[in-house]
Amino acid sequence: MSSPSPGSGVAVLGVAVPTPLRRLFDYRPGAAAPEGGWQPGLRVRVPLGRREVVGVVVECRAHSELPLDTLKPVSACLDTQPLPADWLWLCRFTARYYQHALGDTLHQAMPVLLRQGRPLEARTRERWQLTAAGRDTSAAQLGRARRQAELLELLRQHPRGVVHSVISAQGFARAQLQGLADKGLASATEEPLTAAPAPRQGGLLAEPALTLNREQAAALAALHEGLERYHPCLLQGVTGSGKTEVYLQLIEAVVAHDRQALVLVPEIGLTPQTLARFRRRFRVPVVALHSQLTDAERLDAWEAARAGRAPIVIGTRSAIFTPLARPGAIIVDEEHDGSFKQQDGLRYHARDLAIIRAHREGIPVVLGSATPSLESLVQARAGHYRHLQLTRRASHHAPARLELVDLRGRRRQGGLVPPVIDAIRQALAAGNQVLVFINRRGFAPTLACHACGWLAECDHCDARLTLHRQPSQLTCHHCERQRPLPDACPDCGSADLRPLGTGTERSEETLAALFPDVAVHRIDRDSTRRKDALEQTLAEIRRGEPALLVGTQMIAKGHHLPHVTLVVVVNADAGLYASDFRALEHSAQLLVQVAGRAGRAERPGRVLVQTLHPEDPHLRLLAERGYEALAEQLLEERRAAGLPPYRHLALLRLESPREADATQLAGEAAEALRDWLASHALAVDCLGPVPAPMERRQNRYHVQTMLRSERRGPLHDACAWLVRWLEAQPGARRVRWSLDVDPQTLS
DNA sequence: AGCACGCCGACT
DNA sequence: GTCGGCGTGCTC
Repeated sequence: MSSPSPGSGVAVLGVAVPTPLRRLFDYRPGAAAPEGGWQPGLRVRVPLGRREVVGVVVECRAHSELPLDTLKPVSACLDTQPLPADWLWLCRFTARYYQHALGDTLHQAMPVLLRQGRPLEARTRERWQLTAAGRDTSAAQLGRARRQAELLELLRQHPRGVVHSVISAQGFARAQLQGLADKGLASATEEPLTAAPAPRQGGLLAEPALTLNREQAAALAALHEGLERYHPCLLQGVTGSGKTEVYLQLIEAVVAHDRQALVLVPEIGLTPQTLARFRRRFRVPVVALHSQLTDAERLDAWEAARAGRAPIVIGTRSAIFTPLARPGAIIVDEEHDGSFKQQDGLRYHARDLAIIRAHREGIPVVLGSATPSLESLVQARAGHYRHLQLTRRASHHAPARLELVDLRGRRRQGGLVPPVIDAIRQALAAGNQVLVFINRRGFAPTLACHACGWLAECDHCDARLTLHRQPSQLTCHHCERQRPLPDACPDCGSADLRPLGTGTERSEETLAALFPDVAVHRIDRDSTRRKDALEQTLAEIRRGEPALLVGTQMIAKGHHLPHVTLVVVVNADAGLYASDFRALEHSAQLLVQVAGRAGRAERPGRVLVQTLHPEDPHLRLLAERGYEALAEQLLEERRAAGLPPYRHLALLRLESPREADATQLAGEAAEALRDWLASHALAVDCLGPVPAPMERRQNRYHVQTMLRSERRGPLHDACAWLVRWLEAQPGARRVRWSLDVDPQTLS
């Protein structure tokens, strides 16, 4: 990028426009130059084809490859100063790394209102106060101006001022304020609407920090050492070891240095409880970027962060693109969580971008987890990340061990075998709560004909339909299509149709029948669809009455359930033999996380894990020696198989309504790529094409080709070449394709 | 991605 | 005779 001295000699602007096209468009500056001259980061309104769009100036150049008179002029410049340089840098890096169009990347990283061309400025409000003269004036002195006298008294009662909206809500008119102002008795100041700087009196903390144990104190001390530089840390702490307290005290130090902290949490982790904990602790504003914000609120939050008025910003994946005026630290909580990777369009990984961003800004970054990703473990082991460990729980109980329960040859009720049902009965009788974990929502995974073996399948996907009872219907969990329940088997006409397997609804039903005196709460995507339903249920559960909690991973992640002493995993096998190479890692992380729900308060906990494979070596390793030992084993297997984190992957996904179109293009792409790799002697493998694990989804056929390399450099070059090749293919039109760099799953 | 243009089928 | 289906091409 060349950007000569702002404004002078700029004949051409390279503008990123919101299209999937991976290139800039050149424009003539026109008459719209902003006060400070042309600079990268300025938003402009430009003509594109037959419409006008909002783009971002990326390059200011003296020349274009196109004849100058063919260029269109910029219609307007929308900013007086460029969007933040750190933000622009991160977006450019992201676009390059993930092979995504820069225009589209910038577009996605901007709040909606900025995309639409709205100015970036703090919304303000007027705060009215009495002047010194006003304070010395009595209401009686205002004579017949009765309303002005009342207003004077109102302002007198609020020495720190009253905002205009409150004044007008009290029924006062602008004229009355103006009257006082004209007499020199009152005056107004403009202040930002959001995230006003908090009063510093009484210090930063609204409530005292907790006392740290030795390990927490050591971790915090290590973090304090690296406050002024890039300092990546893996904070590995078992459930209940107090990672959050370490985050809070790190943030305290960051904010005390007048810097900002950015906290990323998993999609499911931005709960009112989490937020409340941060907000209770600090006297400064905590800006949360959650899904319920309006566009205006989101813009305000972005602006407050950019301007430095938001000392603490907390959000999910996309919050990594929040600009910060004075970045001080980035924290990624539950760094192993899959929701940090975007699964469509711009497929970025927020945790990886957090590392990159921290490196660029020269600030510490903390990746926290009880069950770190194998990627992060390897980095820590190689000494690239500092490895901080918290092994002690606040309660005196050791973390609950996983007890494997053999499912084979035993009668099951709602998926549960008799000894497990007995354990549930005992826990409830002792006045405790029980969590039953099933990773399948609905009543049963499918419906089967007992006469001929027919299974309910989706017409549009290679998948079984899930049986639901509330309401009663068959649903495809891949395309959301719904079908009514058949009365008889469509193949043989038999009426003997039976649910096959157990989902949350069925388990709830069975448990309610087995334990009629105990409340059963079901927590899954279906039961929490209604707004606030989850919060209400959790509030009920926190009251502590004996209860059964049936749920999917929604319940396993993040929530504090202090009254649960028994956790039951209905079936641990799904993840053990899945084809995806990360399935074992993810299911181990989930199991440990679920187990962590047991016995957090003063009571010890038990975790019963039902399985058809109690001898499975991975499962036994996890149960007997814990996550670390299993991770060690999995790393060995990944190394032997040439898989991440020892090799890097990129996945080219292609989909089309016509199978032949996708297959043909995938084949041609792979062939062309192999030729190119060979002629450049690049150490990149190209594997495939092969049909995707679920080939047909929503009546579209999915094919994929994998690129693999020991080093990122050649892989990146190969990806860049492949994308350019595909873009140049006229035949690629009928096929939707996308490149997934560092894919999280191969499906 | 939008948004046009363009060339073939069933309808006010 | 038109309205409209989505194939093809372009956007500085």
